[in-house]
Amino acid sequence: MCPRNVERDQRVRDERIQLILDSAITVISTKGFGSTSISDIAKAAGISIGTMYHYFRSKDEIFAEVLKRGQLDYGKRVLELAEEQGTPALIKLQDFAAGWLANPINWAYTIMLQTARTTDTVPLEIRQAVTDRFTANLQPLARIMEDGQQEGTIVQGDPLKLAFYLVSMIQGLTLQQAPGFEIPISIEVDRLIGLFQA
Amino acid sequence: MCPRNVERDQRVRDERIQLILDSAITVISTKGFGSTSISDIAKAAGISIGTMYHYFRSKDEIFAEVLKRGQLDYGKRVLELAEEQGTPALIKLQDFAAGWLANPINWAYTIMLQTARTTDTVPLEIRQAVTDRFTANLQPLARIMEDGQQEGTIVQGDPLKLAFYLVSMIQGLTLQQAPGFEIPISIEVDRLIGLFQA
Amino acid sequence: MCPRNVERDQRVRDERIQLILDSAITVISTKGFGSTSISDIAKAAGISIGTMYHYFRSKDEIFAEVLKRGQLDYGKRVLELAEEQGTPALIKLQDFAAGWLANPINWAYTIMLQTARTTDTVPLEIRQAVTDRFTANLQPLARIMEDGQQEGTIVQGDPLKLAFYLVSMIQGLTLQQAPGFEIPISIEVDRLIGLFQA
Amino acid sequence: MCPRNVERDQRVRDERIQLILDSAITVISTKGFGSTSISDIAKAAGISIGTMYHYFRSKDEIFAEVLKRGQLDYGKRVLELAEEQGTPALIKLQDFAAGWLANPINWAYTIMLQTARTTDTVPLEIRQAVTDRFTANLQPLARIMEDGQQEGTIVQGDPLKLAFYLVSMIQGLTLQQAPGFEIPISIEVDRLIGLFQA
DNA sequence: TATGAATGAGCGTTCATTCAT
DNA sequence: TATGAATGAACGCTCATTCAT
Repeated sequence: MCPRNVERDQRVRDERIQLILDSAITVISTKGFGSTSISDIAKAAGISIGTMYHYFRSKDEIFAEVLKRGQLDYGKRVLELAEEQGTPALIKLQDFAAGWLANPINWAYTIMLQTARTTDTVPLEIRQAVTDRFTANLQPLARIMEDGQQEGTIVQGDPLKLAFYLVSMIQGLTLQQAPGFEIPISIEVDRLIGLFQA
Repeated sequence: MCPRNVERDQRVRDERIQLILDSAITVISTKGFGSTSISDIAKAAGISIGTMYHYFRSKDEIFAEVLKRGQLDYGKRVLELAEEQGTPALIKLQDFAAGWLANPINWAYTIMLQTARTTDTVPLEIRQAVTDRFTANLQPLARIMEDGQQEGTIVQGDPLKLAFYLVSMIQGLTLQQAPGFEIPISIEVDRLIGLFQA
Repeated sequence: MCPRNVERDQRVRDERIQLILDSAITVISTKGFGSTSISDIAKAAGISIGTMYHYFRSKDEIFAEVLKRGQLDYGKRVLELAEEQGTPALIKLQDFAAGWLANPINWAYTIMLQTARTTDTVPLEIRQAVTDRFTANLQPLARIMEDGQQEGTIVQGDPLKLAFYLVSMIQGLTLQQAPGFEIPISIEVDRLIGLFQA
Repeated sequence: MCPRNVERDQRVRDERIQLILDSAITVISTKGFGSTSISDIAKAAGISIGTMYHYFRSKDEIFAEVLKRGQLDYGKRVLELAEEQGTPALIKLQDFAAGWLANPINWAYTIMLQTARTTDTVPLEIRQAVTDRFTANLQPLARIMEDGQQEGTIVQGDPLKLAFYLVSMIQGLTLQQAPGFEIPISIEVDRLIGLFQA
């Protein structure tokens, strides 16, 4: 009657999904998004192709899920940063930029973010969701900008646009940093954030 | 049967190559980089697949060549801008940014630039060449930054890094603008360049 | 933990098997034979795939069993018809034809009957059994034909062959009627049976 | 300028297509429709899978084309038969039935005809075309029936329906004859056609 | 030089079947 | 007995590349 432990099954299932997504982002950030096949991910996760399809309906769904988790995690982190009390806005921005640029996996997310909408085969609703999350994630940064403007430490102007410019710059720099490129120019985070200083 | 004229042959050859490269960038910026096949380009150019392989050894070579021409053209334009006499540095930067963002083909170049090194199959020497050209193309912008600093209109700091930051931001924004994304935030070029104002 | 009752167990087992077979023919007649998977049937029966394999060794065995039951049921019905007293042979034939053509599930059985031998993977013994049952099921119809000949209402000739021709025609018409085909010619059962009238 | 012989190319192309279609029907009639894969057909035709897709867009297109040719050839033959002068209708019907049943490939066509509409993946327009050709091909037979009725040799009734019944019966018998089934009942064509005799 | 037919490795995906729990 | 996660062979299909003409 009770041959399975439902709770444990669900836990195993969640772990498997996490394992697949982790393997996926690892492979993508190593091999590049376009060259990553389902079988690459399966191999990295140490499971069979069939099992991949047990947990995900399609390649696109895997990629969409990887991207979604990345965006949600990022959103949570940047929200916490914005709500932090007592830290000056400029310091928050520096922490943000330094944190992002320090994580070598972020260039993969950036590529995926851009690819998600470039590829025709990605369903429109997914593109929309990706874009919405991106836009939503700008809000906490805009709030930091606004706080800084009230402190008098951040330049004037629409805070949302400032956040948009900052994120774009950091994404651009992330891509420049991608493995293999080796642009021989180091990034000085404080100098970079200094551009937004009043 | 066919009277040969070496000079004319060479001209025809150059025209063919130019035609192929033009068709390539057109198709890429329409269909997206990853979805563009050799036969797509051949069809757009109105020639056969076999002929493509008379002029280029491989798909990667075509893409590398497209990218190379794009970088060289870009380099020429930005060099002319730097050497222009009598124009204030800030105006030059605004012209540069506005010109780049206005041309919808540039997001394709940006994607290709990043993809060139992401893809394992791209030979190391090509990656190196792409990176070198990218770095070289930063020099004229750095010169404009330096001029502006002497004018007192541009913020202090390593001019090359300032150029690097600016280009990264503009590349980031280019990707945000790519068709389909529709980030509902408009870009104000003067405000953006204002970040670099002293 | 579980008090066992051999008799009850057997009954549960039989019910399960019946449930699976019923679900199978339902799904097959809806989705088509070729597109019906084991998991489709399991879902329709509300049981797991694993349970399916407790009761049947393979997909082919399920299909063979579905077909077998269909043939046995059909055989019983046609035998009862033949043994019916007091009904004229022509009326019996009309009832037979009308009854068959009225049941939309029969085209699925017809397809399965033909597929059973077409598919290489079906074991020879099963093909033989299917054929044997088909031939056996012709006998009652042949008897009706013979009765009719004695009544003087059915055309002369080998009764078995007449039965064979009739069944073939009705199977052919069944397939024409299959959903989606829409052959715009209605079937008049009495006219059809009239062909066998003396 | 003229490196190819366009005319000859077209001829080669037509031959290849014919070769593929011939191989397809051969394989289908041997292995069965459902079990025939693209690679089976390619192997039988002695060409590669890629070449198959050079001539046909998809598996469905190949099957649709095989079926179409079969139907068109059949239509031509039955039309010639109907227009034949001086042959009694009954003889024509006997020739028709005997000719159809003698050709072992016809059971494959019959299966394909039925499968074409059973399978959901077959586009609606193809199903319609198949049905239309089937219905059109009934007309010549209906004409023969009508001629026979005027001769006084064929039973009364709607000639189109008589043709429909005859074709259905013959298709049914064709399936019974399919290799492997071995129904131990021989078919007597004259007896069978006799059912339609006045 | 120009062509496009031919190739085949590799892709994403399905599904009958097995088996530890 | 009951489960469903795991497997992997096989499918339809794509496309960069080759080569005889």
